[in-house]
Order: sequence, then C-alpha cells, then structure tokens
Amino acid sequence: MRVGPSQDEIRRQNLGALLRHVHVHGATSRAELTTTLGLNRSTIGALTADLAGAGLVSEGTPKETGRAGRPSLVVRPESARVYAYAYSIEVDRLRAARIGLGGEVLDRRGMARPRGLDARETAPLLAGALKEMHQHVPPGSLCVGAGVAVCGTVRRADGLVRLAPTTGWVDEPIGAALAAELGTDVPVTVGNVADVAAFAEHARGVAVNCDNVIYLYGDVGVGAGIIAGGRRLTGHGGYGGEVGHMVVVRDGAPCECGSRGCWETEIGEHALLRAAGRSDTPGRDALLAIFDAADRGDARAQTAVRQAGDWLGFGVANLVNIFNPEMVIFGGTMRDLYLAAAAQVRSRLNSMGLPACLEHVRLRTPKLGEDAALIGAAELAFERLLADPLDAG
Amino acid sequence: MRVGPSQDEIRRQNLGALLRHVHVHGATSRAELTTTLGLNRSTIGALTADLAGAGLVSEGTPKETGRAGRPSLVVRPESARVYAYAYSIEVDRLRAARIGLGGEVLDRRGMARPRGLDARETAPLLAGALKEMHQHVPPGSLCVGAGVAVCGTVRRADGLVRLAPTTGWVDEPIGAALAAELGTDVPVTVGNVADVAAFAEHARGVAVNCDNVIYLYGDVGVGAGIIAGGRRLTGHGGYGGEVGHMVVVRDGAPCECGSRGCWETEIGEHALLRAAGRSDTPGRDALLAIFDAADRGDARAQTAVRQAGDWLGFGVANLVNIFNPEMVIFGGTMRDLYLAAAAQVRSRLNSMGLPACLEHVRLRTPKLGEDAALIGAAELAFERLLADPLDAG
DNA sequence: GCAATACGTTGCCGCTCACAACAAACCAGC
DNA sequence: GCTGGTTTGTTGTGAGCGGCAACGTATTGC
Repeated sequence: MRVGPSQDEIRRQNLGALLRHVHVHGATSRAELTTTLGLNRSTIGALTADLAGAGLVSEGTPKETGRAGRPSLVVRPESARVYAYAYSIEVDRLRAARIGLGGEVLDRRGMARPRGLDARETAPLLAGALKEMHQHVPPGSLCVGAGVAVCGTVRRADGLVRLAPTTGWVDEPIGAALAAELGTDVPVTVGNVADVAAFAEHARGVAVNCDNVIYLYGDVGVGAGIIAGGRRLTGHGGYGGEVGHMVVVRDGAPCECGSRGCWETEIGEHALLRAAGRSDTPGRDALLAIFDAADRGDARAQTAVRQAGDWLGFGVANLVNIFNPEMVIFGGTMRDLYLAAAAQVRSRLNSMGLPACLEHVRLRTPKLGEDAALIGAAELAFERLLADPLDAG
Repeated sequence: MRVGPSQDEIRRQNLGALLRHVHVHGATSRAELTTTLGLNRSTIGALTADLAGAGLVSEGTPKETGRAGRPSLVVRPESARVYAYAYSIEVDRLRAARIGLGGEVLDRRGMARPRGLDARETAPLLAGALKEMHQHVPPGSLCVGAGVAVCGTVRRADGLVRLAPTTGWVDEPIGAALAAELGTDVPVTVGNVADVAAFAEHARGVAVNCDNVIYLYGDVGVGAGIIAGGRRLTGHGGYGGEVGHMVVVRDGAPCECGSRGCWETEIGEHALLRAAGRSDTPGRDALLAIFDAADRGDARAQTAVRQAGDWLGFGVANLVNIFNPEMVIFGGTMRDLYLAAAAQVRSRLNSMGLPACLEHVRLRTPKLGEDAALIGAAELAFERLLADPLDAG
C-alpha cells in the first residue's frame, strides 16, 4: 500500500527536481527555476543553498540581462567537479568515459574488445580505464557512480547479463565483477543499451516531453528501450523490451535465442547480408556497403533493403498497436535501415497499424550521436544522485 | 519537470492511501493501518477523523479481540452510503450496477442490447437504469461517479470509442453522451474492458501485489489490459493494449480492422468456429460447444482447439518477451481457450519465450467472475475519490 | 481487584513551504 | 550623478503536516 511522502521526502524530491533541471537544461536563473518548478522564491533560495553547500551546483551573476530589475543569480551544475563513469560494452570495442553533471563528456578512453572475454576478465579492463581517467580528476571532485551499457538482457536487481548475442555472454555477472573492482564507494548500475539510449533520448534528445516512446536499437540483434507513461518499462526482472525476439514468422529461420522466426532474423545484420548475397564480415561497414550498393542501383541489394524495410515496418506496426507510442526512434543499425527504406517502413506501418494508434506517432532518428549509450549509462548513475542529492553528495 | 508535493498533497495522498486500504482490504483496525501504512497512531487518528467527517468511513468497536490490551477501533468503508455506478456494454446486453465503496454490488440491472444502437441511442438506456437504481438509494448517500467498460479502443481524454468490433461502433462519443444524460454531478469515465478488468484483478483479484501483468481478454476480438511497473499502460492516446491486432501471419486472413493476419483472426471466435467447421451463431455458447466436442473426442474440434491454443501460446510468448510480465491472466473467451488447450499454450510459450522472461511468469485465470468488468468500471470512478477523498466527498 | 498490555488522545516539536516586507541590483530618463 | 521603476534575493513569520512522548482508557489474565 503506497503512502504519501513525509516532509523530508518533499525536500528530497524538490532538491532532485532542481538538480535535475540544471542537469538536463544547463545553467538556469533562479527566477526561471521559480516559475518552472512552481516553488516560491524563498524555497528555491534554500534549495540552491543546500545544493551549493554539498558542492553540486554553484551560483554566479549573469553577464547581461537586457531587462530592468535585479539580475537573477544563475545556478550552474558543477559539471567539472561532479561526475559519473560510463561504460559501453560493444561488439568489438569497449568504451569508457567520465561524464560531468550536465552531460558533458570530460574524458574518454576506448579499446578494442578481445573476443571471448567473459565478465570477470572484462571488469579489470574497465577498471583500468577508470584508474587512468582518475588521475586527471581535479581534487575535491565527487564521483556519483558508474553506469554500464550492455547489449543483452540485464537482470535489474544485480546487473547480471542473462543473454548477450553480441558478446556471447550467458549469465555473466558484469555488474558484480565491476563492483568488486571499483569498491563500495562507486555504485555500479548496469542497463541494456537500448533502455539506456532511450533514457538518454528522453532526457536530452529527440524524445524530450514524449512520455510514450519506443527506442529501437539494432546492432547484431535488435532490442527496444520503452518509455511508457514517462517511466522506463523494465518488466518484472528487468528483461522487458526484447522485441527482437518477437516472432514474426512462425517456424521461420532459427534464431540464436533458440526460437525461430524472430524479428531480428528478418531485420538484423545477418538477414541483410544474406539477402544481399554478401559475405562481408558482419558489422556496420558491411551494412552501409549494402545501402550504398542499393543506392547505386544494385538490384539484389535493393530488394534486400526493401524487404528488410518492410519487415521493419511490420514489427514497428505491431509495437505501435500494442503500446500506442507518441514516438518511435530508430537507433544503431535500425537508423541506417530506416533511412534507407523509410518508404517501405511507412507503407507497412500504415497498412498494419490501427488508425487510432497511427494518429500521433512520429518516426524519428536519434538526436544524440555515438555517445548516446555512454550518456545514457552515466544517466543511470546520475539517477541515484537525483533521487537524493544531499545523501549521495 | 516534476516537483515534489506540497504539504496538503501529503495529506491528500495519505487520506487516499487509508481510504484505498479499507476499500480494497475491507474493514481494518486502526492498529493494523498504523503498521501497514507506516504512519503514526496520531496521524492515523487524524486521517480517520477527517474521512469519518466526510462520511466516507465509520469507526466501530471490534467484537472480539482475543488479545490483551485496549481493542483497536475498526475502520469500515461506508459501503452502503458511498457508491459508484458501473456499466458494461457487451455484445448482446447492457449491464448496469451500483457498487459500494469496498466493491460490494448494491444493486444491478441488465437488459438486452438492441443491435445497431449508436452511442447517442445507448446513453438514455444507461441513464434509465441509473434512474431506476437511484430510487432505492438511501438518503444521505454519496455518488462518486460512473464508470463504463466498453469492448474497443477508447480515447482516454474524453471517452470517445474509436473502434469497437463488438458493437460496430466507430468514433462514438459514449463518454460525452452519457455525461450529458447524467449531468455534471456524476463524472463519467470510460475504459476498455480489458484495461478495466486488469485493473480490477490487480486491485482485488489474482494479480494483487503483481506489478507487471498482462490481462488478455477475448470476446469477439482480443485485447489486453497491461499493468507495467504497477501502473496501467494506456499509451499516448489511451489506445495501448490492442494486442489482438498484432499481426502473426504476414498477409494472412483479412481482419475487420483492415489489416491481415491479426492475432485475433487466429484465436478469436470466428477462427475457432471456422476451423471446427461449425456454423453456430457466434458467442460463448458456440465456443463452449466446440470445447465440449473436443472433450468428447470430435477430431475436427480437437485440432481446431489445439491449433488455436498453439496460436494463443504464440502471441503470449511474444508479449512475454516484450513485457517480461510476472503474470498473464486469461479472461473472457481466452479463459475457456486456455483451459481447453493449456498444454499447447505452455508448449508454444516454452519454445518461443526467452528463458529469462519465462522464469517468473505465471499463467492464471481471473479470480473475479462475470462482474470483473463492472467492478473495474466502478474502480475507474472510485479512483477519482481515492485521489482526493475530501474534495470528491 | 490488580498488573500488564495495547491503544486512543493530547500537546509539543521539527520540518517544509508560502507569504509579505525589506534590501539589493539593474535600467531608463533627466 | 541622481531618482524612480522594476525585478529579484533575503529574512522573518505563519500554517500545515507528521513524529513523538506522556497520559488516559479499555481489555485480558491472574
């Protein structure tokens, strides 16, 4: 039974709301915060004082106001002093970054990912990148945690990777392994790359102010980050959004998951390469080569792209009917496929989607670029701070 | 930007939490409320005093305690005095009820639904049932509103029925029409029957304490009420959960919605009747006749049931992979089909579902019986009261 | 009849935010 | 440079809420 918050929870929520605002929207005047948050001037003053005391924000005088009246103090996130570590575990590389409050990338490292490494072997590499970056951290800084974006199903409770086709991982405790490397003062949160990218696009990308969003992310497989009613849809264990394993062809082609006819067997990398009759090593370059060939008039590539686009629209239509989203975002390889076959996607969607569900749905590509996964991973860590700024500070 | 609640919102939420508890769990001692809600004795006392003052609850001394110590006062919902009207618009009948706080059905009316009636013609019938029931309402009672359960997609904003295969309605303003009949003192809320039944099962049925639930409801078509993260998934316009129009056979049999190969063309009434080679008038009796024939060894009925069960498992597996629910509930005709073909459903689900998503999913039939739609509809109206007990009281 | 137990009631406290009055900082005009 | 108008930060006060502790009250068990 849910019970209302106590007074100190009000304070926590208001501190979080203020900090979230400057985190997402950047430096903001106190006057503007007053109107946006709907709180009193005096309350905003007290909140900023608390946050400034914890070293999370700083205040300064604005340069030029242009208007009459006393200029309002500007509240800035302490981007250089308050930061999170972000990791992205991808097919052939590992990426690490130190990201400041406000979303600025302060430092970054990248390395090739040796194939066949399990979680316990990967964690030291990630920890090593952290130690390197840690040397350049100015004194008096505050680390709020680390976030990891993984391609695969992630158990919410402890960051266990249940199944990751990209890395070949099965039940790999990357969350626990990394936590053991980093110690207790750096809380680790692990998330699916699609979830995390959806989170980032919702916070500071194309999907700002959209409370019902499907972010479709493709690499080797296809997954979705789903935001329903303004909140991330995780499902019971944290495995929600595995739309790539929605079966679209009964008893179709076998999928790595053990099932048959999964959506990703029709729109994934392998499907396109096979249909286009190519034997390139899989990867983004191979895909782009197909789209390029199609552009140049290669008939086989064209039909491959059209067919994959049709299947893309097929699955999106199903999802649109089920979720009635406001926006569908195509990320990763799905972005390329969507851009190459938008007509097929639209056509299939229009013929299969319920008119009511089609009314307000917008198809978009991500606003955040390559760094979406890293920024989203950092966002996971920042969530902890925003939930209780003074405790985590 | 979300901001924390003010003090009076705390009060509202706590009043709502207390009222919700006695509404859902029935009469409860103040001592028990103290521990369940985590509030102080004095606070519980003040809250109950407020609610009793508004006539929403009453207090009494318990009959026997069996324990030492001063017996705790029991807080009862004013079931007879505080009520909502509930309607269910079904294929061949209209049902109306007056339902007391706590979920008790105080009065009910039913009538055949003449085919071909639109919303403006139906509303007076519903209003007539209300007027009849209103004559038996004891003086000093409080009506908190009316809820309507409809088979079809419902626009959340105003209760417009966009598409209802059951009644043949297209863009029928049943919410507005009924509101015009009932006047401003009876706020009307319209909901999809599956959504509403899911809501009821989540509040007081099998899905208590399950925060990720899919309630599959079948009549002529198939829809789902989805609860994700403890909240109803409505989608952007309110059309979420149209799983019956998830396409499972590309370019398959035409569906009434204009698309082809929709799930409900494989597991709906018509599909079973066709596959079993029957020409009965569609309806629950015809379905039960098929299941009965299959039980008695009719080979054609058996294969029809098995195949439909297989398709049922197919769709459920897709939904389980997408939502990672804790529970799937089979209601309406889906209950009958599930019970008749549980083996096929399970088998298909196990072969198609991701292991991680299968781990904790439970398949269940509803706990609330025929009245689920009515109780859920009333629950829609009660939500308004529970959100702000003293204002609506 | 008495002690033990559990609970309702009351008064007080700390907390939070809203509000109003005042002080400070800026702009425009003279 | 000074004055008035404007906008904002700051400060003190007040109301509302829940927690807390002391006290009164109702029941059980001896």
